[in-house]
Amino acid sequence: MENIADNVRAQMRKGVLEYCILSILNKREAYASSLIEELKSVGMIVVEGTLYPLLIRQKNQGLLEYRWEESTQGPPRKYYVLSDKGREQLAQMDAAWQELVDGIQTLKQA
Amino acid sequence: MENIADNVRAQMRKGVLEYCILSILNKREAYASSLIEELKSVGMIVVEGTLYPLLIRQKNQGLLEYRWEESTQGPPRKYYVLSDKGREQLAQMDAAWQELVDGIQTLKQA
DNA sequence: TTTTGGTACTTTGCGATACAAGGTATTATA
DNA sequence: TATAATACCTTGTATCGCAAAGTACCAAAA
Repeated sequence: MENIADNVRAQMRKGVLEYCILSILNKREAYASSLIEELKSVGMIVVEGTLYPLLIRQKNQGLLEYRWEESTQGPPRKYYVLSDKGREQLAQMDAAWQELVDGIQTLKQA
Repeated sequence: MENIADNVRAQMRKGVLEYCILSILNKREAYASSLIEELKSVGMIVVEGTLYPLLIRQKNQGLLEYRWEESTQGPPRKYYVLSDKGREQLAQMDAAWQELVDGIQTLKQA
């Protein structure tokens, strides 16, 4: 679907955070607070008011699924996992991200 | 100013397009249509309704200046050039962009 | 058993931005 | 004097990031 790929590329600029979420969840399942921690560890500041709606959007798009899990440290946690559709989306975003990085590098040369 | 640097990093996600504009203008002066052409040539789709307000914002922030120049092909063109402040901003954005690229690479490993 | 503190999820309201669509103005050409 | 091409600008809409406030659960201290 060229249309979707084009759209992914067009959305990549504003979608970097979405891309990060999918990338993390591609490695392991995670809940919101742990996602915030991991993002912070690589220098990306994200707050709850940003992340929760984002996760809900991605879940509604069918990119993510979740399950509840008890915690010994407090209330239950909502663990998110990547769906098949999410993995497809991530593959497209990987390509789009690389094109963005390459594109900017090209811009800065010439 | 750590605060500014932090802010630049925080804004980088949404500011990729701004970064591209400054990067192009760091090489040579340009007017809106030529910026759109160059961005398109590296795979970034931008439309007038996005670019014109953006240029006005950057000019109002003191990052850009412009001058009018006659064209043999139509109406006069508004050529934008980077200001000293714009070059400083670009240097910060270069650093922030590199951190973003590195950060995402780190996310995808581990 | 009630209170306190920590953890986690959710919602609301605001400001900013990208974009589609429409508008204005200048110049050259038919 | 139309028409086409080029170029700049504005308006309205949808979306997004974020600050702030709210809800809920759990464990340990009072």
